[in-house]
Amino acid sequence: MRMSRGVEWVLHCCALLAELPPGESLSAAQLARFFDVPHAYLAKKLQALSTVGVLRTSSGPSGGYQLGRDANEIALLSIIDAVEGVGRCFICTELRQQGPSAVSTHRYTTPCGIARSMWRAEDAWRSVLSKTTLKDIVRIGNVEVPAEQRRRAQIWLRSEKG
Amino acid sequence: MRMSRGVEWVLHCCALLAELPPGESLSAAQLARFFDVPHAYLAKKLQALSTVGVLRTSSGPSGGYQLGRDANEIALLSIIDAVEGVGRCFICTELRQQGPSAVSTHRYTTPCGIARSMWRAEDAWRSVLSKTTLKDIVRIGNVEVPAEQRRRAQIWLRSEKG
DNA sequence: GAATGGGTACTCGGATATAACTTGTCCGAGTCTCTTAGG
DNA sequence: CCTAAGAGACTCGGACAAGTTATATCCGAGTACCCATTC
Repeated sequence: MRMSRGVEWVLHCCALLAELPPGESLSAAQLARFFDVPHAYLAKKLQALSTVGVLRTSSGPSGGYQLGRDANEIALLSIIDAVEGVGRCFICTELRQQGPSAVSTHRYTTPCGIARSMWRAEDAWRSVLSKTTLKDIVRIGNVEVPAEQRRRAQIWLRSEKG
Repeated sequence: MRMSRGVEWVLHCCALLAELPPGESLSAAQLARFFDVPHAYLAKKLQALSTVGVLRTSSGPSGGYQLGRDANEIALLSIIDAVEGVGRCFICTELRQQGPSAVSTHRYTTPCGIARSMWRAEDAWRSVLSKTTLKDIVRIGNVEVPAEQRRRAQIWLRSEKG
């Protein structure tokens, strides 16, 4: 169970977009250059985010991506669900209904106990991610990211806009 | 992020082994027949469990798998880690150290804030799974599994031993 | 000088190849059991 | 009748293919901007 690499990319992209002045946007190509990742594949992932409204797109020159709503309204879970799909990690194929001991289907009212246990763990995971927002990420960054890096990022953004 | 199908298989296998009379064992082939899954592939997964001590193997005729320790000492997390690998789901490639804003490596003391947020969610997931044991699964089964199915399973076990 | 029309260049979005991993299969080494021969 | 040796068959364990998903890429549709032309 490894998470897609694209998840890391879009999380960083969203964090960067969250620090952008209101109204400004960055194109997929610019984001790809900033993080040094293949831009076409990154665009495919960002596209998924715009579909669900986490990001908002604008076409044409000086277009690009910006946050679809306030940073404190965007939970990490929304981003991950958009990129990875909303399905559960653990899939129950009703194994208990196969083999020599199975009885008729309608006898199984509650979901499989194993599946419920696994899903309870997933719920805990999703709960944490739903409570963590982009705003939290930015707040952490404001404290921990080296000032030098923040300054360089600002310079880079200026040069892109120039 | 989808979990391997083999996880479901081995969880059901462990649950079945947990209800076996002490000292008895079931071979991979028998378990595969019981759940109607490819036995060679199942054996590959069970093998991983015996490596870490969750299961104990015995060779030769009337050999097979049995629990390596008491059912209440086997957490679901142990099983999943053995089958899926112990690595984290979210992998941080230190994206912040790439691109035009990166500064020298030694300036990054704490792990990336995004990674820490993701790992906090994983920890919640692992916490639930580490607190759920095979004994809990058996307990749930004793209440919820139809009596008819339990009876059939007993009959099947007898016929296999015969 | 202002407005308008068109061209251009940039954007996103979806369809298309490649790589990695999960899934599935096979065969070989080892071991317990059963049989059988001998004492 | 008991013991022991050997053959046999069953077990697990690791090496070997096929299908599916993630990764990476390309090209087309659409849009805003810029410039030239016209009024």
